[in-house]
Amino acid sequence: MRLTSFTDYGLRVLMRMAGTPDRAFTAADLAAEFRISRNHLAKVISALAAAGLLETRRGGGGGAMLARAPKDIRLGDVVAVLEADQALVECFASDTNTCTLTPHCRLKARLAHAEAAFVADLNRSTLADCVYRPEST
Amino acid sequence: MRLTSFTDYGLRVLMRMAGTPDRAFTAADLAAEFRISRNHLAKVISALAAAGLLETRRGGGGGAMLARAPKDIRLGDVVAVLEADQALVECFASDTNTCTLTPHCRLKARLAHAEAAFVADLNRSTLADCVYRPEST
DNA sequence: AGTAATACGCATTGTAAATACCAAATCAGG
DNA sequence: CCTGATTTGGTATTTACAATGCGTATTACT
Repeated sequence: MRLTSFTDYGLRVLMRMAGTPDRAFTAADLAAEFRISRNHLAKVISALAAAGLLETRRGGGGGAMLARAPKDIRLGDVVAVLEADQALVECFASDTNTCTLTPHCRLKARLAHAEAAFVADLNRSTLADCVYRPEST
Repeated sequence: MRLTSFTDYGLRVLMRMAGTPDRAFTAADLAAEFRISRNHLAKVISALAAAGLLETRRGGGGGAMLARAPKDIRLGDVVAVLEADQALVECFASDTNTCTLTPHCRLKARLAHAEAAFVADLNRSTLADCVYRPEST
């Protein structure tokens, strides 16, 4: 069971931003701090902004910051958004599914239920529970 | 959020075997029926046997069959075994982890809890709930 | 013996994530 | 109204690893 690094990075971004609210973070800033690819991180930030979790501002002095208070951002929702295009198993992607059991399969619904349980369990926490406080401040 | 096809195939094998107990299935039989790779499936069967879920017998007339009654095989346990080497996120694989937040991260424990919730939810069902009945018998 | 099957290691392939690159759009500040 | 900094979006490339293939050894039934 795996989440993509895309999702992983998204969570790191949110936790870090919650640690220093009111600061606008550029993609370059965060990429340097996390020591990961700047370009890839830029896309993660785009996705978070598209989901309404971040507000971004372009141009000089621009950057991104949280669009809502950390306590109003539920972790499960974040994961669900960032993993939206990931099929848990092959048959969840109906267009490329080749499983011969599909017509009579009684497992699929149970897997979907478990996936929902995963998200629901995460939703018991909000970003406020996972604030990352930078080293020295 | 994704499970490997390795796990997917493992579940298919178990469901199919539960549909026709007392029959020994060879890897070739199942691969043909599912229209998937015979070699890959053989490894899945090995893993299931190593986990004590299947009994295998070599030689002519050999094959594999369930080691326990379907109602005594919990789905969450199966998934947990087959996904054992899959790290949910990078920091779960401590030897290759490069996340700079790790020392003060308050997210990891929550992710682990959610993963356990996923397995626990699946464990509400057993293989007996997911028997696959072949087309015409 | 001969045959049918698993078991296992290693090589190869294929695919998708991760990353890099580039051009365009946008904005702050002088 | 420039100019430099930044996001945005698209495409291309790289890379990692799951998936597959294959050969050999091993085991066991007939």
